[in-house]
Amino acid sequence: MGRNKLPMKKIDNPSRRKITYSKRRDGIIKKATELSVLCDTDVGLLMFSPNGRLTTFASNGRIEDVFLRYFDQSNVLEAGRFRSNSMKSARNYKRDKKR
Amino acid sequence: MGRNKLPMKKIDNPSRRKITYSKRRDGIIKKATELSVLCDTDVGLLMFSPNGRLTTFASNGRIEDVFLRYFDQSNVLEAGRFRSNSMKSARNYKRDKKR
DNA sequence: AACTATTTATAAGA
DNA sequence: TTCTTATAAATAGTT
Repeated sequence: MGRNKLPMKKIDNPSRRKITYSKRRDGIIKKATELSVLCDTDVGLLMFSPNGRLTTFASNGRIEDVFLRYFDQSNVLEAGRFRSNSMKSARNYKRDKKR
Repeated sequence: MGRNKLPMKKIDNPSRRKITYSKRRDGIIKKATELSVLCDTDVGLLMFSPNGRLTTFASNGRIEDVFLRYFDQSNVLEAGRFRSNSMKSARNYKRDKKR
């Protein structure tokens, strides 16, 4: 897009990578907003910058609300507890994480 | 975009609304994929169709993994339990939900 | 499910 | 970093 096509691989130059991240982060938030308005739907979006900074978007306020609908629909949430393997693993996430 | 500008409000015609949802859902997934590749970042995306059908995207496999990073960074996850008000409310979500 | 006229997003440059 | 602009990409209406 723009003046040139970008090869679809990691942008090597860190400065250019951050600039592209900022532009595209804003672009995708705009797209998410439009999708939710035009189609009257819930949309949730989570992005971590090259520096590890988190940006969230939720069409209806809090990203947690979108999570709740996810947990509900995927039957992860049951009888007031998180039972899936992935959620069980959350208990050890801080201990195990490498970042 | 396309042949006309769409007014930025809910598309009244249900058939057109679903068509637009499908097209833009695919478009935003492409954007999310590109963002994650170009900038080497984690991206998670959740969308509910006008019919309530869920679509998820996660750049690194499972959407739950993106959640875990979210919980970690926002200090929601602590000592093996979900402690925020929003997560406490999950316990009553099925009972309370209106949909 | 494809096409295509247009609008929109954005890569470089200023 | 904010603005510009040439160009690539997304998509609304059509077929």
